[in-house]
Amino acid sequence: MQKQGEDILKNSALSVTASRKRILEIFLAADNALAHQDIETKCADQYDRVTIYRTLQTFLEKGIIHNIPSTDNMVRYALCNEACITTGRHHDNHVHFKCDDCGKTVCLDDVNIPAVNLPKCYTKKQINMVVSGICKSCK
Amino acid sequence: MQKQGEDILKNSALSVTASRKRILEIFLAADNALAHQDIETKCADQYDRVTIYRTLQTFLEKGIIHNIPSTDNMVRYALCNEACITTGRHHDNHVHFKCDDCGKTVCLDDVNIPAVNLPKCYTKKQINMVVSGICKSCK
DNA sequence: AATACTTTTGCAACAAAGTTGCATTCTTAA
DNA sequence: TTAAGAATGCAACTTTGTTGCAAAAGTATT
Repeated sequence: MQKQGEDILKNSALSVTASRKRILEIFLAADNALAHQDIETKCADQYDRVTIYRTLQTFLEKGIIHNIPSTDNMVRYALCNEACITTGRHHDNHVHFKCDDCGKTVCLDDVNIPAVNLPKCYTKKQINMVVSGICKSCK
Repeated sequence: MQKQGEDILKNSALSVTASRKRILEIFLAADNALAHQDIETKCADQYDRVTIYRTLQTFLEKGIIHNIPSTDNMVRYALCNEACITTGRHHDNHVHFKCDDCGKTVCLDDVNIPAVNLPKCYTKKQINMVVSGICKSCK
């Protein structure tokens, strides 16, 4: 696990630091998307709040994580899959699911976002789809 | 316009107050979705920040407006269409578009969210789809 | 139109979230 | 090992969002 985090950092040409490794570990261990706050509660005693902000920003820019929109002012982050990270190109076309009950947000890696046609005056670059409802653990 | 705002309030069984009318007017005049901040800059001199928060919350609960998720920590709000407001039932199945250039978010009322199949262990209640790219005014 | 009742508003005080500059510390590459 | 560059922690600050309560405004009734 530790090793895996280092590899990700090296592949993205980032220097390997304790906080980055730790935050990656947290993501690798998580089975759902994490908000800044979630990460902070897991390691604010070890690393400064500001460092966490900057680390998430860096990971986003390098395409190590992607963010998931929400209506609750809690943008969440999840690891991109292997292919994204290694190729550096995003094919982040999976659907996200947020459970109304437990509040967890997960990537449905196997569910692709269906095609949608916009009026041709719009140029689409990216699509985000978030389904909410009840997840399998909560039903 | 003023009249229209009053009607909306009455239909939703809300008391008619100056701030609510004003905020509705702002929405009626807007051609794009508005963040709390947008509304605040338009009328913070007239109404308290707290009132704006509470008014948006009330409008949401009554189904007068709906919120649009985002990855930038700026949840935006837009008027629901006539049918939503009068029937009280939401059929908010349209796609939203956010322009990467001008930053504006709009409802594409004519574009429906396409169907998506989830593994059957998930129960879906609501779907949000936000497409980003370049809007017609910016291309 | 005046009253009594209820709802909404504004204020104050606070809590949480996010940002910036700068000095110190850690990484990296030679 | 060391010099250069990058990342971190700290402090101070701004912005965003929340809560309780007294004052004001709206509503319904007579």
